[in-house]
Amino acid sequence: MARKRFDDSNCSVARALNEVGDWWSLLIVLQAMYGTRRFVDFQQELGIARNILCDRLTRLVDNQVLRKVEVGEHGSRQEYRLTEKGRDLFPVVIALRQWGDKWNPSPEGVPLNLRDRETGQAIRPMAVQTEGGKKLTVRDVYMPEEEAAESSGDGQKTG
Amino acid sequence: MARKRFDDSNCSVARALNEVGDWWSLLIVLQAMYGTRRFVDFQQELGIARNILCDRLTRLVDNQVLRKVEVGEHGSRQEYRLTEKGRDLFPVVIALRQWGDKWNPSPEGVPLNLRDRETGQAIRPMAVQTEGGKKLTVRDVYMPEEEAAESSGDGQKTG
DNA sequence: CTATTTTGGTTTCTTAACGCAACCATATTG
DNA sequence: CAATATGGTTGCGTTAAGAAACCAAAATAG
Repeated sequence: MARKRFDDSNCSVARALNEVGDWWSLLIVLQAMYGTRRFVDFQQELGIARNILCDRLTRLVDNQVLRKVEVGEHGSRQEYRLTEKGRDLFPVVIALRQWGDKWNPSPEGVPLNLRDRETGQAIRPMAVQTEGGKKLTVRDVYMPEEEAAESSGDGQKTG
Repeated sequence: MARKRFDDSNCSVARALNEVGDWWSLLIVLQAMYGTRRFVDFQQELGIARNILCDRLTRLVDNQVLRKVEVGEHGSRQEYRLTEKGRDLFPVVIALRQWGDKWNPSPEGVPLNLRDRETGQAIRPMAVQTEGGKKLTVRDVYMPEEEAAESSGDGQKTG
């Protein structure tokens, strides 16, 4: 049956992974953030099979992460652009990038360094913080008990 | 051939996805952050098939996201605990959680609210910021050209 | 000490997803 | 009209996921 789904899970991480948790979706979103918009460009830059790309783009559009825009005179060309929901994955992608750079350094030793277009400043490491700005690790947080109990296990036991 | 790998990609997002980019790994890490340590507990709380769980745990241990700890008298019991590398996925998980809560609200309307154990404060939304603290969107950043060109497309063309 | 349960797996089998390559239709270019 | 670019779809073989059964060692119950 492959691929369990978690649409009804009370865990938002599980629900998020439903939409961008497969091998390709997040890379497509990343590529879109780099500016790629065309089917063929995604295909060539990612080296993804066309049918898979087609499937993922459709799904991302269905999930409103991307939107399909007709361009050109007679609508024969489309572009896939990030929606606000898609652009909102920026912190996820950056967090993942920083984790990758820290723990699996590039074999070429040159991590991609994004910078603020305006000031040229580098990006600060992503951190989990309280409202007050205090940095938190996993061990610093707790979860109300009754919520913890059904965090991500309910989707399975009831289905 | 299924599942392309990106070990040699110069894109750290792609490399990160190699380790935690499948359907289960990040959920396992999440569950570990909730305090789960035992094989059977992971299995029951996630509803994952045992062979898949076994495979993922092994892989996460291989990738040093988890470490396997012998507990009990005669070493018949193991625990899987997060390493520092694993705990360092906290920002990724939180970013994903916040995205899920924002764009795919819980069907039960009760997003899990993590709080600082010490102060009781809620977690601030994750944001990409410059060193100076300025919040950045996708559109605010740029990437040096020569780096962008080979961001995530090289792993395929050469392999 | 034996029977049962817990724990941490492995094996088998079916089904779904992936990847490749070929094919296709429309629109542009020459 | 031929060639090419674009955005797909179709077929087919391979691989990975999922369910359930099986297994062995250790803990627990009686």
